[in-house]
Amino acid sequence: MKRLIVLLGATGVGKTDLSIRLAQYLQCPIISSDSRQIYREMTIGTAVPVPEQLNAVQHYFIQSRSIFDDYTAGKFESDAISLVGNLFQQHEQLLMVGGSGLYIDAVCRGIDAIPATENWLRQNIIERYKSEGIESLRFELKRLDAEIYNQIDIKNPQRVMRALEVCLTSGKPYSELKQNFTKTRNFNVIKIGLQLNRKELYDRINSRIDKMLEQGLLDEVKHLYAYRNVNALKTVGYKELFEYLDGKISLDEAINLIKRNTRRYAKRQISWFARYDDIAWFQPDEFEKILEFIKL
RNA sequence: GGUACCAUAGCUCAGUUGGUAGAGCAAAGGACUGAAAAUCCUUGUGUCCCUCGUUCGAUUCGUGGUGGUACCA
Repeated sequence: MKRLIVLLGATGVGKTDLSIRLAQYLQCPIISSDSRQIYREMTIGTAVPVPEQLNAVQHYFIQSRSIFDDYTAGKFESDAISLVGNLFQQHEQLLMVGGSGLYIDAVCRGIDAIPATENWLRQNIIERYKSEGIESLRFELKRLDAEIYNQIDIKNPQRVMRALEVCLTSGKPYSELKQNFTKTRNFNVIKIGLQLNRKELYDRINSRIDKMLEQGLLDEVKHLYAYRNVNALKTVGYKELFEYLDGKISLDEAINLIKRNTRRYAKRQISWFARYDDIAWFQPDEFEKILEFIKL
């Protein structure tokens, strides 16, 4: 059976550098599973692979979409599965690299087929949330689908709004559609996780952000300022600098917030990956050990 | 040098009419099925600066130190 090798880990741990070496060894392209590097308008702040790396190995889903596309995990699943199907015609194994847990899940086990929702409906629900508050949305959700109401995190407005949105567009209870069903893929998945001790990871994150600023992150953000409300720009490194451009915080404050929020993001990724028992963990400098593992 | 005020959690501070203390931020842990770099949840014992005294009992009151801030010289 064909193999999809998935390289994952927290932001800044060193996935990109290692992925190039691995892809060259395996002589295969790289499929990105990063929910932000997929947007072409963002470069510095998302730490996209540098041009030499992109030239050295064929990459997919790197800056291939626009921030105006309303991209989602569901679209990523279908895009990635069809791409992987094509690529496996020429390759025995493929390398997927990225830190977006939900995107990785979408490819490895799939997410349930749920009808696409209308944008106006979501906007409508958001408006209701703002004017009527969460309690009103909860009440309606409980009436439409008591089962999902008991399942989801009712304290999380985004979850409540999503559940309501699905019930209203599909005309069915969300709980009927959300089966948590693991799809069988026609390829094997091998997960390789990269980890570093917390101190070292945080040091790397902090210095990477200093580098981004030297490379001109602020200019990149200035060019995107007009589009700050699009979902893709609700991103660490961008949202803080928008606040600075608004004059709400100083540049130093913005930089410190970017560092703090990136550390928190890394922690959330660590939590997400920790619940899986099918990840083989390595240090980012253990290239040889990873090769040994892959050969098995 | 004098006077006044301050000294409590990693930081900023609140508080105890004397019965050993609590917020915000930071931090840590967690959840997660189409916004996911998003969104949400949980977690607060620290010589209450030191000394001596008063007291059954002092972080709280008093004396004396030490450090800081302000004003006056």
